[in-house]
Amino acid sequence: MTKRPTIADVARRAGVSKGSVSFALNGRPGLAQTTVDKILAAADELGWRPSNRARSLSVSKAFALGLVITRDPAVLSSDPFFPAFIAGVESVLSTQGQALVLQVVADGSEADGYQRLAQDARVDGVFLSDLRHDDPRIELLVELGLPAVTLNRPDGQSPFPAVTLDDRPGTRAVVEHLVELGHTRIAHVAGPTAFVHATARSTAFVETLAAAGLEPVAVEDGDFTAAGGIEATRRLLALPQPPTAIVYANDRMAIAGLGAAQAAGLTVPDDLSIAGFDDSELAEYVHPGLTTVRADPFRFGETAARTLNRVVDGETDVPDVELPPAELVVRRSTAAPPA
Amino acid sequence: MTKRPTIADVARRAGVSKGSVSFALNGRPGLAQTTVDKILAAADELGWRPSNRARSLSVSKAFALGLVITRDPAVLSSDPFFPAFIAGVESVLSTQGQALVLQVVADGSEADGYQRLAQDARVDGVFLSDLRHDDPRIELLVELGLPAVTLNRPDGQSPFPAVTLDDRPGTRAVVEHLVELGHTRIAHVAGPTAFVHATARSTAFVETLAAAGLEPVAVEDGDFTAAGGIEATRRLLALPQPPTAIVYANDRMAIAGLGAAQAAGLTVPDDLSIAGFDDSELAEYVHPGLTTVRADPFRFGETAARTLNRVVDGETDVPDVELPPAELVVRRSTAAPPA
DNA sequence: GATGCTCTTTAAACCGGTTTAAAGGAGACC
DNA sequence: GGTCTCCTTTAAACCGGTTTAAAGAGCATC
Repeated sequence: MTKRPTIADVARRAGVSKGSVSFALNGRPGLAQTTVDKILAAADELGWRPSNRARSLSVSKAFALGLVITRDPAVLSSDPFFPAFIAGVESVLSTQGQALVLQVVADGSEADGYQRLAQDARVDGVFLSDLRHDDPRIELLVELGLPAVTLNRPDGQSPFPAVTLDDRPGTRAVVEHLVELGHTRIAHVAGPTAFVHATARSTAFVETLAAAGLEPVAVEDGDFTAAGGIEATRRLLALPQPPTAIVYANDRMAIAGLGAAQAAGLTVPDDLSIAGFDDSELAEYVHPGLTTVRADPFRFGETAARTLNRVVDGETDVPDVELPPAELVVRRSTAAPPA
Repeated sequence: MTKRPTIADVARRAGVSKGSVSFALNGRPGLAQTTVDKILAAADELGWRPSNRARSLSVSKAFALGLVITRDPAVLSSDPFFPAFIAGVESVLSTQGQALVLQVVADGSEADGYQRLAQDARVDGVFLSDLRHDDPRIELLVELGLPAVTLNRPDGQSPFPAVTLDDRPGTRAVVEHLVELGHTRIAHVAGPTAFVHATARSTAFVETLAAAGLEPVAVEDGDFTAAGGIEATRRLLALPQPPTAIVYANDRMAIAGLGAAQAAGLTVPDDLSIAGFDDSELAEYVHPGLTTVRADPFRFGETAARTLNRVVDGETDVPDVELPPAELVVRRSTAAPPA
C-alpha cells in the first residue's frame, strides 16, 4: 500500500525527463538506444506500471470493451452462450491490459445501456449481440460514435464488421437427420421472431423440409425460455395429428419440451424425437441425451474481441469474419418415428 | 460526435471559475445559492456531464467494482447463480454511475485476476465469491489494499464484511422432507470440498440425518458439474444397498443424476427420490419436476453491491448482512421410498 | 570560425476534473 | 473613514500520463 511510483519517479531515477520515459515506454523512435535501456531498467527497478487513469485521460481511451445484456432472468439465467462468449472475450482482453465492462439492463431497454456506456465513456467499443430485425441499436451506436462489432450479420445496413457463425447448416443437418430417420411430421419451436438468429433458424428449418418435399406440422413461437418451451410443446402435442419429431431453437426449450413430453406419458425417442440447439452442458446428461447442434461460443468471443479491437484501433474496412458453422450432435433423443 | 463540453465550457457560460463549477456540482458548501443555480442551469443547457476519466484521475477512484470468476466452463456455463447475482449487482451500480468490471480467469488462478484488477486500478472494490477454506485471496486483497465483500462468511479471520445467505436451513429442510416421506437410506452428492458453501451443505446434510437417528448411505464428492453428477450417481446406484433418495448440492448435478437414474432404468420418484439445490430455471420443467432449494441470487447481488460500496466509501466496521435463508421447494422428484 | 544539419532530449502545454490557499467584496463595528 | 470579519469566489497546483515545439549537442562542411 505504499504509493505506487509515477512516471516522474522513473524519470528522476533514470536522470531524464518525463517525456523521454513516455517515449521509451511506447517505443517511440528518436531516443538513443542506451537511453531507452536506462529508462526501462529504472522502470523495472521501481516496478513502475503506467497509470491507466492518467493514460485514459490523456489519450482519451478507456482500454475497455463493453457488453450489454438484458436483465430478463430467462434470457440471462441459463443461457449457455454468454458465459462462454464472455470467457472467449476475456481471453483476448486480458492479454492486452483491457477490461470488460458489463451492463445489465432491463429487458427492452438495451439502448439505455449503450447510452450509459457511451456517456460515461467507459468503453472504447461494444459487442452487439442478439440482433433484432432492423435493430435500432445500430443507428444509435453510429450516433453515439461508439465502435462496435455485431454478432452475426444484421439485416439492414451496418457500418460495423460482423462476426458470423452460420446457424443454418446445423439446423439443416438436424432436419435432414430426422427426415432420414423417416419422420414426415416434424414441428419447430422457434425463438422470438424479433431476433435475427431465431428467424434464421426457423427459415432454415422450413426450407430444408421443403427441399425434402415436406411441410412443417407447425412452427410455434417460443421465447427461448423453458416455460415457453413447455407451452409450445403442449400445444403441439394437443394437435389432432401431433408431430413425431420436434426441433427446438435452443436446448433450454428442448429440455423443457422433453420433460413435457415425458409428463404427457410419451417415451422419447420411441414416441417422439426431440432435438435442441446449443449443445449446452446438460444436453449430454439428460435422459435420453439430447440431439442438438453445437457452436463454439468461446471462439465467437475471442474472434469478436479481436475484431472489435481492430475497429477501436482505428482500422477502417475491417472485414467480416466467418466462423465454422454449427454442427449436428446426434444423441439418443432422436430415432425413427413410431410405426 | 461534436466534442462534449468540459467543465471549462460550463464555467465560461456561467461566468464563473472552473473551481466554482466543481463545487456546485458536488454540492460543496460555500457557494451562494444564486451562483449554484446559475451554474447548474449552464451545465444543463450544455448537457454537460463530468468526465469519468478526469474524475478518476483526480480523486483516485475508478467508480467501478470488480468480479473475478473462473473460466472453467463447467463452473461458469450453466451456473444459475452468477447471472442473477450480476443482475442484482448491476441494479445497484447503474443508479450510481458505477460500472461492473468482469475478469474471467483460468480455473485456479483467481489470484491473478484480483492482482490485475488492482494493478490496473480498474476497480474500487471486489466481490469475493466461491469462498474456499482458508481462502488465500483474503490475505491477497488485504495486501493489495483492495476493499472487498465476501459472499458468505469465510472460515478464517477476515477484515471484510460478509453478506451471508444461509444454505443450511434449506438443506435441513430437504433432508427432513425425505425422512418424513419414510426414507432411511439417503445419500448426498456434495460439491468440491474446497468450497465453504459445499461443505456447509454436506455438513448440514449429515447433521440433520444424525438428528433423525440416521446415517448417510454415502457422501460422494461431486464437482458441481453435470458430468460429476452423473458419475457420483452411478457410483451410488452401484452400491450393494443403493440409496432410495439422493440429495445433490446443486441442480446441475441433480438433473444429470436424474438422467443417469432414468438411463439405469429407474423411475423417479417411485424407485429413487432426487433433490437438488438452486432452483434453476430447468428444475421446474424437467420430468419429474425437481424438488430443490431456492435462494435469491439477485438480492444477494444487490445487497453485496450496497455493502461493498459502503466499504469503498470509507465506512469502517460495516456490519455483515444476513439474507433470508434458502428454502425448500417441493416438486415431483421426491416421494415415499419403494416398499 | 561560422553555418548548417541531424540526432537527442526537454520544457511546457494538455487531457478534464478536484482541491487548497488566498484574494476580493460586503457589511459591521468603532 | 479605517479595520475586522465573514462570506463568496478564484487562481493555481495537482492527479499521471502524452505530445508538440523548440532547445541543445555533436559533427561535417565551407
